[in-house]
Amino acid sequence: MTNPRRQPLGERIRSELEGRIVSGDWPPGHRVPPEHALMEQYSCSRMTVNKALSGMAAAGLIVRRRRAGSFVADPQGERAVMKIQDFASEAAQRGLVYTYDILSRRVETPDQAHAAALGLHPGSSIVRVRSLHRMNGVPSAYEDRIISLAAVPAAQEERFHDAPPGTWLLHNVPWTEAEHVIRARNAGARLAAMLGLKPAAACLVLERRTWHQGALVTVVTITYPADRHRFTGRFSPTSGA
Amino acid sequence: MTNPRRQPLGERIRSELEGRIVSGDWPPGHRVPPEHALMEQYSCSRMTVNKALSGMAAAGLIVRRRRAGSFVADPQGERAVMKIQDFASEAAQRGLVYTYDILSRRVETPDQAHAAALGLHPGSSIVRVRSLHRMNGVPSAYEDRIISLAAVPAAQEERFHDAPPGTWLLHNVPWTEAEHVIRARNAGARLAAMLGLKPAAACLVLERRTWHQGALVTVVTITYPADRHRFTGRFSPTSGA
DNA sequence: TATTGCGAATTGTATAGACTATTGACAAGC
DNA sequence: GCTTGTCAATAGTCTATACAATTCGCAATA
Repeated sequence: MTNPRRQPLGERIRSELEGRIVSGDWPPGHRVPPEHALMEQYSCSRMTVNKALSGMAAAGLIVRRRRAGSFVADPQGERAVMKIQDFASEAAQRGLVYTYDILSRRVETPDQAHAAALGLHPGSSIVRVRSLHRMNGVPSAYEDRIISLAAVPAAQEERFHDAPPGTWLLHNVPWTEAEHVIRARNAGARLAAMLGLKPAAACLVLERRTWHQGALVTVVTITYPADRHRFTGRFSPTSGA
Repeated sequence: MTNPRRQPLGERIRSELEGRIVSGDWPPGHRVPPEHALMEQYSCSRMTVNKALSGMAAAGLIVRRRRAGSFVADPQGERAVMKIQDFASEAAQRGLVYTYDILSRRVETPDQAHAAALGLHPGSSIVRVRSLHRMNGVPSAYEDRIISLAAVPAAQEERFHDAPPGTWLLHNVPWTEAEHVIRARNAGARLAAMLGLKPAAACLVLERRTWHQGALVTVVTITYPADRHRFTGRFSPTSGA
């Protein structure tokens, strides 16, 4: 089989498997077909399949166990700075009661300048949602998010009564790339009041943009009181991080 | 050659090469022997060498170029949050003039409580260095660092006249693991004065601990004015980050 | 019932070889 | 000096096969 292989077969296998994982088609714990099955499916040698799967294991996407098979890995990890965060699961880990309020929700069409800044097509619509997250009733973060309706049509009708926007997106929309910026700022009067802070208290701000195959999905700014949040990470020179 | 291989040969190759890189024996840009040379050196097949080198390339430790060879990668990268940062190289990238002042330097022996908190053996000594970093003359960060003399004996005599502590460590001491915490705080009066800020201005704080094979090397707290610094990162679910 | 032992499924590692793709270096020619 | 073409070094990918290591699940046994 001498394919006109513009993309190497191994990479194709890997990207197809990764697609099922990042799309949620194969949830954490789902079993990946064993090597010999993929061998037949792609009519290639075992080494080729093995290299693809080994790479995914090294990247932490799957876990492989002899005799048992390969399984989609749990996405949770210690490198919290780099992970998409979810308030509900974070609260569960820390034994807190999580609640949230949707402060506002509007469908808007940004003007040209804003659309360009966001990387949206001119005239495309977004949903803008502002919300307040609480742990044990105490305000712990203010979130200002826009969601591209072009990328996420379902957001048109969603009112976020059952899950906050971040969680809803995480469970309903796949993403392939993200970028974040962490910075600090002083709280303004309104923000301070909302979060129960003294005016000018320091806040940690996380801005994150998420794409799915090149198309912007969401842009979010989350503001945390400095005394109630921190980002931690652990890494080594060989981990690729 | 049926070795009594408790460690697979491929892993041995990789860890030996990584050792030379993280130890600084092979600096960035240094050429790694070509595959056929490693093949002979370890008397193994090319696939084995190739898998080791490919893995290192995927992890970003080396860069491979056809016909040219494999080279130790520059440690700098876009995923700035996760990288060990170096003021001098950051300034060079941004076209700024970097200077620094050593504010104080002392050899101390932390009391038991502090030593335990740092993960040091009781009674072991450290060097504590406070410094101020400037870009184009403007204070851009305050650094408070301790260096374990057990892990870095050379720090006993070093006065950091030629390079600031972070840069000096980066070039003289290998590390294998690091942990960081990013948080925000309001500047106190003294810090505000030092950085040329209004009192209570928000600051971004990076705390980083670095180890070499389990032994603590250094602990550093760097405080940045909120208006002069941010951490950025870009990642995807498949990158292992 | 509980334990032990064994076979088979699955991944881990390695060999030896083949062909392809890229590109640095040098030589030939303008 | 400058450009162009060729060669060869080097990495990229893949095949086909082999044996090792781990461990799940079942059967035999106490």
